[in-house]
Amino acid sequence: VSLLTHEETSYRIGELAERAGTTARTIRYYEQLGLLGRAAARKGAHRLYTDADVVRLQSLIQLRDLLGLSLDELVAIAEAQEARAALRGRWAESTTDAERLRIVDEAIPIVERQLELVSQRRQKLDEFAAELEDKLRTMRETRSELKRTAER
Amino acid sequence: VSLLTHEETSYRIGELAERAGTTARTIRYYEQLGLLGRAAARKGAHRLYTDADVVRLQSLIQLRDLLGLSLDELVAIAEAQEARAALRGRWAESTTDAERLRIVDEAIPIVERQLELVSQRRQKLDEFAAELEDKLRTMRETRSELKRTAER
DNA sequence: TTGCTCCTCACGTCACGTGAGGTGGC
DNA sequence: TTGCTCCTCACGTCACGTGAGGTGGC
Repeated sequence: VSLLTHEETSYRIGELAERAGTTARTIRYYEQLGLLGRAAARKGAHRLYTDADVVRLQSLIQLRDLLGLSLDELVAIAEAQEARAALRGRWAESTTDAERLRIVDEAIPIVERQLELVSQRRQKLDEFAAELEDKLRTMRETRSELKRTAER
Repeated sequence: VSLLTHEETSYRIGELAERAGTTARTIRYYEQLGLLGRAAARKGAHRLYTDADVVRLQSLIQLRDLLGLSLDELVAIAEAQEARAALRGRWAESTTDAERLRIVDEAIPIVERQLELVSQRRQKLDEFAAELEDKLRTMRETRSELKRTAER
């Protein structure tokens, strides 16, 4: 029977920052806002993070950069996620199927909302791309016309 | 012969802000940075804007929000555009075809670069959407399984 | 022991938000 | 004449950046 089933790779703040594409300062600021490592493990004064923190920070940054959400909005999402995580802690244990169903039913609309925001962004980007392609097309036409008259 | 060929609809700062989806404060700040209305027409102390300004501001905001460009980067793009606009002023007049060709040849890579940035963003958004859809799928599967066991 | 990364203040910066007090157009 | 929008300071805020001075892990 192995007592070493979980290797528990842990990261220092600089490693976490690099993996998530941000800085140590940002991570500390997010901690202050309650976005990350609310009860961060420490080795002395040094913060220690897990793989779960890497995933969590990456997704926060995606929501921030790709959807342009403010940190206030991220806090709201994070709080909802934490409420679910707290429930999930009891999930595997003593929860009944009816309670589990309630948890999933609450979680689904949150992800659906995020998907909706992503779709809106995609649409805007598609329109913008079409604009730019149109612009480029006319410019290239102008260019080739100038080329033709130059050859004559 | 009509002397009224251009109706010259003009906007006040609040109207421009609304059309571009921003605020008067932002417009004044952009003016200060040289992004907009460098030599803004005024009626007394009130700033006046044209349809061209509406288009210009809208595209600045698109670049800012959709691509996440800083105002510094926008200034760089705007300066390049102004250089082209200055040349375009002479375009219709005394420029030779060879000069016109040079202008288009300089303008095309700028738009190509912007399109490239848009494509990168679109790809990231697509990946994010796929992630979310995957998440949603497993959640819905869990949900329907719970429903099934509940029915038995 | 020597670097390197980490720590906590704390002030600076970017991109505006938000009044304060006043003048001008419809 | 009365609102409404505009004007110019100027301080506040959000999301960090950037040292200053110091301690701790490899």
